[in-house]
Order: sequence, then C-alpha cells, then structure tokens
Amino acid sequence: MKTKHVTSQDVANLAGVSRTTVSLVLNDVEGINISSETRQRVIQAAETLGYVPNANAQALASRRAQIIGLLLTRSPHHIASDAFITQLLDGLLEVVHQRDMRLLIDILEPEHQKEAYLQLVRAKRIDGILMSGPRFDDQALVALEEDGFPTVLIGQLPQTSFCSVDVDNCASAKMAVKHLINLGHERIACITNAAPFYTAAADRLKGYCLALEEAGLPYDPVLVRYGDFDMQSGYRQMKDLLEKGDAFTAAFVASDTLALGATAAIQEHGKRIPQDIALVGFDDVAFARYLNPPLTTVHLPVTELARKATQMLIDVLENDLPACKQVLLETHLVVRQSCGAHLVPLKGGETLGE
Amino acid sequence: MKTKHVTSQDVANLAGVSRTTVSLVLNDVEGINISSETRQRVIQAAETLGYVPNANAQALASRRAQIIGLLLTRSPHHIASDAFITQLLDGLLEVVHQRDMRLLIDILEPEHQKEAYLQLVRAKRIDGILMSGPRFDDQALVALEEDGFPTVLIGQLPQTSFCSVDVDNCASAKMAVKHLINLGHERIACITNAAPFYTAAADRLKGYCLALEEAGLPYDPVLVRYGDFDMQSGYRQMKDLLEKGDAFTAAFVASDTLALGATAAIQEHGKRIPQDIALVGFDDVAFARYLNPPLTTVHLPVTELARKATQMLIDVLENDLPACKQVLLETHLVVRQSCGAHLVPLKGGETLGE
DNA sequence: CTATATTATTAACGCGCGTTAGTAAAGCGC
DNA sequence: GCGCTTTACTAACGCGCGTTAATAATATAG
Repeated sequence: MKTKHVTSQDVANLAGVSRTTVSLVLNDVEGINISSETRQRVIQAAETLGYVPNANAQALASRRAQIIGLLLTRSPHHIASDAFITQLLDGLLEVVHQRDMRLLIDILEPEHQKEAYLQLVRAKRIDGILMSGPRFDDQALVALEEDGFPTVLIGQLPQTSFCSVDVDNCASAKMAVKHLINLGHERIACITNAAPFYTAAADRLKGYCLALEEAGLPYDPVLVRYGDFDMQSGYRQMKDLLEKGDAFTAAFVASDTLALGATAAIQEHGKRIPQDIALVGFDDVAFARYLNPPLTTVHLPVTELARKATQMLIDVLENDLPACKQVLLETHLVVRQSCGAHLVPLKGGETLGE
Repeated sequence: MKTKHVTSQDVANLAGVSRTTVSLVLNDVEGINISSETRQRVIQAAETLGYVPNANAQALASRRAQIIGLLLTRSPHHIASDAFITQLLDGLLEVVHQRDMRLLIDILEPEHQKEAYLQLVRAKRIDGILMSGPRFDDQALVALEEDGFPTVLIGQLPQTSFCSVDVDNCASAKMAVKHLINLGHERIACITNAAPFYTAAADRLKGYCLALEEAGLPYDPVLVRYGDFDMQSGYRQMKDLLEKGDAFTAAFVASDTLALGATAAIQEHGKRIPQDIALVGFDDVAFARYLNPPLTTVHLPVTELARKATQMLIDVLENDLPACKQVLLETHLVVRQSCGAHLVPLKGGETLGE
C-alpha cells in the first residue's frame, strides 16, 4: 500500500489550526463556535488531503464502532440454502448505509455460540446485534439479555424482553391452510420449515393446527413432518409422506425452499400439482412464481423486516431505548397455481409478464 | 450493558504483573522469555475475569483490524436475487473463523463506488478486500490496484495484476454448448447471465461462440440475448426469443437463476423441455436439481472458490505476497433432464434420492 | 569475587482520535 | 480605563493496546 495514511494532524497542519479544531469541525459538534472561515479552511484541507478518519481510533475514543453485527445461528450448511439472507442484506445495508455504519456478518456455530457472542460484544467490535431466526434453546441469548446488550431479533422469542421485528407466523400459516380448506381439502399434510425449537417453525405449525381446529377437521400427526431448512429435507419428507400411503389431497409446506423439494417428490411420485395434491408454501422467495406450477405461498416482507429491524437497533443505540419494542409486519397470501384455486373459477393469480 | 469492560490492566493487577507481561503472554510473542509460572498466572487471571481484548485498541496499536471485507458491486436488487452469496459466505466464514478474523460485508453502489472503496481502505476498517464479480469498467479497482491494497477477486479481470480465483468460464460454457451440439442441436439460443462488461458474462458468451465455431455452426446474433442477473430477465429474454419466432431447438442460459425464468417462459409458451427446447444452465445452484425438469447445468464450486480466495487473501496479508496469483478451479457438467440427454440412451443423470 | 551474559519483567511511548477544561482575544456597557 | 460576557481556539488527557528500550535479578565465566 503506497498511499501514506493521512491523520487529522496533517489536516490541522495544512489548515493552520489545531487537531481539536479539525475534530470539532469534521464532526459537526454542536454548541461550539467555529468561525465559518476556519471551518471552510479545515474542510478544504481535509478534502485536498483525502482525509478519512481512522475508524479504529474513532471507535476507541468514542466507544462506538459504528458497526452492527448480523448473527446467524444456523449451521453453514443451512445458511447456504437460505433464500432470505440476500434479501435481508438488501434491507439491512440500505439502512446501515444511511447512517454511515457498516455491517459485520457472522455465523455462530451452535457449539461455540455463547463464547462467540461474548467475543464480539466484549471486544466491542460491534455496537449492536441483529439476530436472525432465534431458537428457543439459545442459551447465549440469555446472556445477552442479562447483559442488556443492544439486540434486535428478526423473529421472536416469547417471554423475553428483546426488541423484535417479525410477522405473525401463526396467523399467516393459519391463513394459508384455511385457503386450502376453503378449496375443499380435508386431509392436509404439513411439513414445517425447521425443527420446532425454532420459534418460527413452532408458530407456523400452530397456525396449521388452529386452521384445522376452526374448521372442525381432525389433527392427524401422521400427516405432519418436520423439515430442516433445505430443499433436500422437503423432498425427503414429502417422499416419506407419499410412500407411507396415508391419503391427503393437499399440503402446507412452511417454507418455499422445502416446497420446491416437495414438488420434486410429488412429481416424481407421478402425482400432479394441484390436481392430485394442492400445495401452499411460505415465504414467497424469488423463485416461487417461476416454479412449475407457480407456487401459492405466504408473502414475507423480508427486506422490510430487515429495514425495520435495523432502524430499531440504531434507535436503541442512539436513544438507549427503542420507540417500540415489538413490531409485527403484515403478510398476505399470494395465490398462484399450485393450490388449484385457478381451477375453481374465482379469480386468477398474478401473471409473470408484469 | 451492565458488565464493565475488563482491560488488560485488570488482568495484570489480578495476576500481579505488568500490563506488558499480560500482552506478551496472551499474544504468545516469540523470542521473549516468560517463566511458565507467571505465564500460567496471567492466563488464569484472564480466564477468571473473562478478558477479551478490545478489538479497536488492538487494531489501532497493531495496525491490523483482523477484518476482511467482502465487497459486492451489484445493485441491491441484483444482490437480492443472487443465489451465490450464501454459498460464498459459507466458504468464506469457514476460513475467516479459522484465522480468528471477521467478515465485513458491503454493497458498493456504482455511483459511490470509488469513494466507498477508499473510505473502507483509508479508514483501515478492513485489512483486505474480497471482491466478487468484477466488471471491466470498474474504475475504483484501478485505484485499488495502484494503491496495492490487498485484494483478491472472485472472478477475473484480465490485464490487471490482481490475485484472483475463478473457473474457466469460457471453457465451461463451451463444454455446456458442446453437450447440446453433441445431442444433435444446431440452432442454439444463448442468454447471458449479465451484461457483457461483467467479465464472467463475456467469457461465457465467448465459450458459446467457440463451441459453435468448432462445430462449424454459424453464429446467429438473433439467437443471443443479454440477461441481467435475475429470474425476471431470464423470463423476459426467453419470451422475447420465442415470440420473435426464430427457430431454435436448444438454449444455453448462462445462469441457473435466469434459466428458471426461461423455463417458465418456455412452458408458458406451450413448449416442452427438453422435447421442444433443450436447456442447459450454468452455476448448479441449489434448486437446479429440483426443477421440473431437473436442470442440466455447469457445476460451479462456489464454496470452494470462496475458501480459496479467502485463503489467498490471508496469505497476502501475512506474507505480503501470495503463493500463487491466479487460480482456476475445475467445473463439470451435471447432466440432468432439461437437456434431453436421458432421452438418448447413453447414461442416466443423478437421482434426487441420495 | 568481579565482569559479563542471560533471563524475567516493566516503564514509557505511540497508534489516531474525541473531548474537557482552560486560555486568549474581542465586544460591550459603565 | 475596568469588569464581564461571548467568541474562537487549543493543550492536554484518556480510550486500550502493542512494542521497544531499559532495568533488575540471576547465572556463568574468568
């Protein structure tokens, strides 16, 4: 690296003022009087030298790293098949950039979770944590909560004091299943998106149960399977459901990613979607509308979730308390063709053309 | 945050030594003699206090932030539909964690690109840059090159001195198209993954051309379209190809993501894959094998690319020069059903069951 | 027993910046 | 002219750590 580092002292020298003045000017400190003439001189000097403050020195002195951490608690393998992360990044970086902050991203493997949290927090690398997809059994989160470290969950963890941004997974799942019931289905299978210690998985399953209950349909455990984030598990669970031979005419797969795997299993089994088995997914990932047949699913406003969560976190950082502790965003059902609704003459789904 | 920050002074006090000794012990500085007795005392003290060094102070003093930056140059929208990032993260974080480093991720919007680079570099927030998907017209990269800032490309940029890890996009594309030619196709359309100022897009197109040339087939510009990263563009370009009416029996879509969109367009147009149009993609993203029909595609070792690139970058950081400047990893064609090869009795593709 | 090499430890400085307390100059009424 | 406020600026300290040069304690050689 050839270019030598320019320090605020260099700027001060060029502008003929003290380093303090440089700092005061460039940080726009309020309640301090600097003549607009010297102010200009400083700004000019900084510009010509291409001065950029050393972030570490700033962080050390100001006790703010200006970095927020996005922590993912799933295993790298699951991360790799997570269709959300990119959308999360989108919303997250948008807000982070607005505030002139940066994003540190990390995966915490379950074994070293607790230490890893504390490492990041105690090392003061990050000012706050954004945590996607919390689990009930996350012990490290307990430590964070006790510590009062600024944290916002993307997802929820009941009985904790965490700030969170989420959708109503239960109600959304219920809506999806209800849609199938309204289409006349009575034997509806369910594959969850993940193991039940993931809060979202548990809630979606609850929504499935509630929908059945309200419709007076029996809950049959034979028709319920637990997925594990990736397509493969969707494929496997659906294959198992089909091979076990318990009849069902529809399935609610609580994740589009798994639904894709399920679709493959169904078609491989010689059944048609939606004629033989109607399918509803969850998430409305990018590929949902391009599947064959296009997947009916619950739209999750992922980018908006990320935006809101980030804003909330920054809010906590700046004001020491958030404007609102728990936020729920709206979802809606996107009716395409995998549920068969277009066969019942009601209204058409969207087209790919727009 | 309740827990007060533990400094190395606290550790020193508890161990009854000086702060210097603490630093020397915990950093395992070579060529320095510390009696194993005090060494133990220090380690013990650090442990009981739960001491974690302040990363910013360390960075400031040692001039190493222990953070590498992953920079993405596409627009947030394109990021959101990028099926790679998660896989990249996987390989990247694996290596980064091994070295006890961290990952900062950032999207550089084309407008502020150059400044943004310099911000990160001059602020010494990151020790090195990992740059995914470089473009020919990236002026900021020129600045980086001149500056000699440690940088590794995931992708390539000919005529530059950058370290890079990539696949042979040209040869891989050629292999894919050749496969179609071997199956008897003579009119083969092509949709690139992106605009031609992305190096990968240009190379893949070149591979397409070479394959035609070697087979003595004419290059027909009418059959070539430029994609733009997302499914929508794949859909649009394929629709356009179909509606223009220029006959073709096969298509090489240089990105699975776009291929999915193309698939939807083809099926919507009432054509069958592969009977009417044989399709070969590129990338072998997670969903490729689950599509209907399963997508024949070029397998890209994304995670391995990320791993190698990260290792190379760290190599540069530690030794000031890499073991090897440019690395190419192997690709291979994954034959599934979208190309129709299974209809010609040669050998079957993989099954979903494994 | 003194001179020198070796081992074990620390005082002190610097990394680059934010910030407080304090100084100097200028303005203002009397 | 003298006090008093306001304005404009700076010296100096601290953030927490790495590191060098120096010191003290001990061992070895002459």
